[in-house]
Amino acid sequence: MSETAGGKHRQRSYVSALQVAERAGVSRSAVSRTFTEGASVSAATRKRVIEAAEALGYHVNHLARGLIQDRSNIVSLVATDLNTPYQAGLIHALTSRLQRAGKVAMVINTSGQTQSVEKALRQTLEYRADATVVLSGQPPGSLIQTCLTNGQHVIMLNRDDAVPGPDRLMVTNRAAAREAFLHLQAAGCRQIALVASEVGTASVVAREEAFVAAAAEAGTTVQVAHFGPTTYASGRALGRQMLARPQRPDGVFCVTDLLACGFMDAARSEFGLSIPDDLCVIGFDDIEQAGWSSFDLTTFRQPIDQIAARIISLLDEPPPPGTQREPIAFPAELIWRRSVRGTRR
Amino acid sequence: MSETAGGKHRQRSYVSALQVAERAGVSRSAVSRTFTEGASVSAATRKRVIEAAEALGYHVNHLARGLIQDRSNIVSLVATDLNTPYQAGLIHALTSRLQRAGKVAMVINTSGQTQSVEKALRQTLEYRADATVVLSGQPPGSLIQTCLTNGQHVIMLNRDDAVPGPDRLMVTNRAAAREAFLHLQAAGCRQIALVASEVGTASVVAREEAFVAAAAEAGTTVQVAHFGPTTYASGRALGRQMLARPQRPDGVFCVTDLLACGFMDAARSEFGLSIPDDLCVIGFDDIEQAGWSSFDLTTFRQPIDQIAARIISLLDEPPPPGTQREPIAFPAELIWRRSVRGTRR
DNA sequence: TCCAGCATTGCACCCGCGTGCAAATCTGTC
DNA sequence: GACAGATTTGCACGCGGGTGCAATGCTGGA
Repeated sequence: MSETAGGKHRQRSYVSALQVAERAGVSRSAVSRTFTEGASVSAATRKRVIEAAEALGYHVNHLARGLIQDRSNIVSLVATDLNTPYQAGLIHALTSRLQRAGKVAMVINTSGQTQSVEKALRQTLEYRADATVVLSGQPPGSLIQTCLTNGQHVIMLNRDDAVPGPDRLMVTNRAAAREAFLHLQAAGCRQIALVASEVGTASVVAREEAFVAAAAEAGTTVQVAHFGPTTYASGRALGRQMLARPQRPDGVFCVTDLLACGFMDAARSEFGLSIPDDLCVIGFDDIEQAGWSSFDLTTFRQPIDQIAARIISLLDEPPPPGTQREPIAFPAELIWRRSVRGTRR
Repeated sequence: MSETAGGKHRQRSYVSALQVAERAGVSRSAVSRTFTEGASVSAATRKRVIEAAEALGYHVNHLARGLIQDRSNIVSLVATDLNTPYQAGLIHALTSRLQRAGKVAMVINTSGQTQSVEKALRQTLEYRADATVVLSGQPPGSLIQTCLTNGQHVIMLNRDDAVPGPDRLMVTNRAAAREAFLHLQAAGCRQIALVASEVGTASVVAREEAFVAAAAEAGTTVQVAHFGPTTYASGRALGRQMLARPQRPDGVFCVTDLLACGFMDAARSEFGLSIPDDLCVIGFDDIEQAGWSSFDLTTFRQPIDQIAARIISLLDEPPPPGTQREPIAFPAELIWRRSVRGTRR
């Protein structure tokens, strides 16, 4: 049992299938088959193998397994600003569902400088991830293309890059934005405004466009303001700036809850306004804080759990080689709270 | 160049080093050496290899590389409640630093049922992660032990399990908790209380113990309340319950900012109390929301960036085989805002 | 008892790549 | 031009494990 292979002290820490085979008195193939689903092993040898494996603390080496089979069971999650409530919620939902499905999540944070992003994205390829899920950020289209040509399953959430190939999921941004306008109007707001960041994410742009279009259809115009990244601080800065205008907004649609929270805080702490009496606010995402009583924000919910579930199920439906699948749409439900006057319709 | 291997359509999607070698007119070893740091290749062949590699879209297969070398460059991050601001902040800081260091993060979410957690933890071993970083959650000690005996570098944050071996980092919970008590006392609070969840995390327990001890040393006692998980909702429920007591607390230390936010919201929206006039609140963690003007919460900051940086640097300092290293302590700095009467000392 | 039919098993090869070793090439000096 | 030494290169092996193929063992029916 203890064979000192040579002079070099053999520090190899992990147990290999060969060692298990020797201990169980079977061939290495038998060990391999024991841990391969659907392989042919008798109950007797399987039992002996498993006992030996447990005694030795054996764990199949997925690196080696992934080398042979064409699947590594690694799914890479690409996102920016993981510390944001919305992104964090997505990562949470996805990681927990992924591991329930026996897969493993590799998280790529694209918040850093572009160079590091490319490097990270490349890791996805280097580790032969089965799929890449893009949740946010602006990974260069060329890299996405590389993922595709290497046979990866690419899934994109709420972004409509022109590259054909990826599966796409999106929430009904446009319909929601129209609805937001109508509600603000119905609440009697006279100076309606749109609050957005300077980041041109697909979904944010869609919300803005649809909101402005809805106003135009209603024969009105709305104030539009952009500032900085999509954060609480930006919302706050926008509030400070916009609420000081002569034509002070009394109804705003913030393209993100985080912006809305900042805007509300500016309204209350810097202008002493009361919500919804002096100012109605509608957000988007329904992050946890929107439900906190300090905000009680009426907002559109992104059905994170459903989205995550669908992404997981997509992983089992490899995309047909040549064709492009239609985007999958999820309705963004309006969660009616107290930041808008009046009651639900 | 185009040799159809046989009848089977060769759908293999990734480019291998062999293909690059053929195209560059060199041996496969040359390709390997080109992408291996410190290997001996002439500038000329390196150039030809790199050109061929780019033309073909070659990416080194890290699964295969990890098979040979004893490092996979994978670091697994184990955490619960990733959607929590504090955890999300940690994951954010760690993933971005990891990829800057050329490593890759595998995220294991231990929020699900124990069974799935064990499965996930096992993945860490199956993918031969170089290190496992435990940020939260209660992974079974036996699995941690398995990680250790297989030569993994285990790093634990803010938890003092009895298992020897892992590197440990922690913030100065006890000193902070004492400080919290003294500040509440200095602010003139007469009915001081401790608000905690029912989850017995090491750091939460330490904060509670030290707070109670500080009160005892001062010849007083404090009310102590526990409820549910460590969430906003629990804080809110505790607020609703405790503030209705005949001896209503006028100064509370919440072991977590999330609890504090919930408690504050209960105080204001359900009891009409004003903070800090009627009630002083101190939290812990300094999550982003603590700085929002709706809360303006005086709290202890966990130096997330420093912690993350230290964890990354630890990865390059493999632990000495037999010995146990001393825990690394980080001071939790008090961030003075407006939820406590008076000014900084 | 004999033999067809099926479940198991072991052998050998391969996945993609790093690396020791020896052969081949290059460099510089006399 | 010759030759010792330094690079560079290719060959071959092995990392750990899946799997086709043929050999083996087992079952059951005639």
